[in-house]
Amino acid sequence: MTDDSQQPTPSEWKVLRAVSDLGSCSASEVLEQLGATEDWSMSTVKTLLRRLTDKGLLRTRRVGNAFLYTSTPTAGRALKRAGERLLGWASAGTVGPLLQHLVRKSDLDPAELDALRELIERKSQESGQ
Amino acid sequence: MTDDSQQPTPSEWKVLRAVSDLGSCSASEVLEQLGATEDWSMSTVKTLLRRLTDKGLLRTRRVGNAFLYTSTPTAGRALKRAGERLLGWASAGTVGPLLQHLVRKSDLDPAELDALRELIERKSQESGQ
DNA sequence: ACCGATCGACTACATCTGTAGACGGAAAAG
DNA sequence: CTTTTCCGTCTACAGATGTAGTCGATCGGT
Repeated sequence: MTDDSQQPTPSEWKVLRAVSDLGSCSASEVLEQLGATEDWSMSTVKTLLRRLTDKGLLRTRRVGNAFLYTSTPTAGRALKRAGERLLGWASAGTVGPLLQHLVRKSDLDPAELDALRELIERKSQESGQ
Repeated sequence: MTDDSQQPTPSEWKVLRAVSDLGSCSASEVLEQLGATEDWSMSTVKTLLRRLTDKGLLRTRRVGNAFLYTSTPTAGRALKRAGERLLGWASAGTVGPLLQHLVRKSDLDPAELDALRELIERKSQESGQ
């Protein structure tokens, strides 16, 4: 049973994603980045950043009196585990439709579409003989 | 902004999935079904069933003094929304890998694999011109 | 008609989550 | 060197979640 104690909460995911997108950033940059979608106070963002750091999903580097936040490899793994968990919630027969829905909703570039198609073909091969 | 107020919590998902798998079942059947994975008391299961019913994800039918629970169409939609939410958490460039991971982890039957492949090909077509 | 086995309703409560104010120290500005 | 401005830390607290006990109604058996 994969340790779930460090799974981000929904709010934390938003912050984590912002940090991942920004690369290496300060708390205020995160707030600004999220400003478009969320209406959070600086305090809120800071709390979430701290909780994410406690969970080991973000790493901090001191620069002057401020921090720069970066996402850790653990964060990537957490996303995959969240995905696996989602699959676990799908009842028999709904996994396929769920995946189709996800593919439809996400806009992948041609290369990614190709990679996915190949993966599926490989899978068909295996199961098909 | 899709109304999240009826999104199941992780524990609720497990119960919801059990009900969906069983089709139409009593609380004790759910407990039994989950017994393999979870170690919950009957009370816990009942509480979760009630909360799911309150959220409109389960419907009840009285039979004698007991209830039979069935999942509603809303439950299916909730799964899709949970999936969309997951996509939203993926930072730039990680959506493709995430989807690959999901496809790898789920074991789909040939028909489902085919449906997925076709969908992807169709998508490639669109974006490719 | 009575008794035990069940069942759902109500209640409980510790913990986690969402959201943020207050505060003291350090950096930057003047 | 002082004032202003940021920043991280600590504290707070209402609401959601995980987990379960108790109790009165009911069903099934005798």
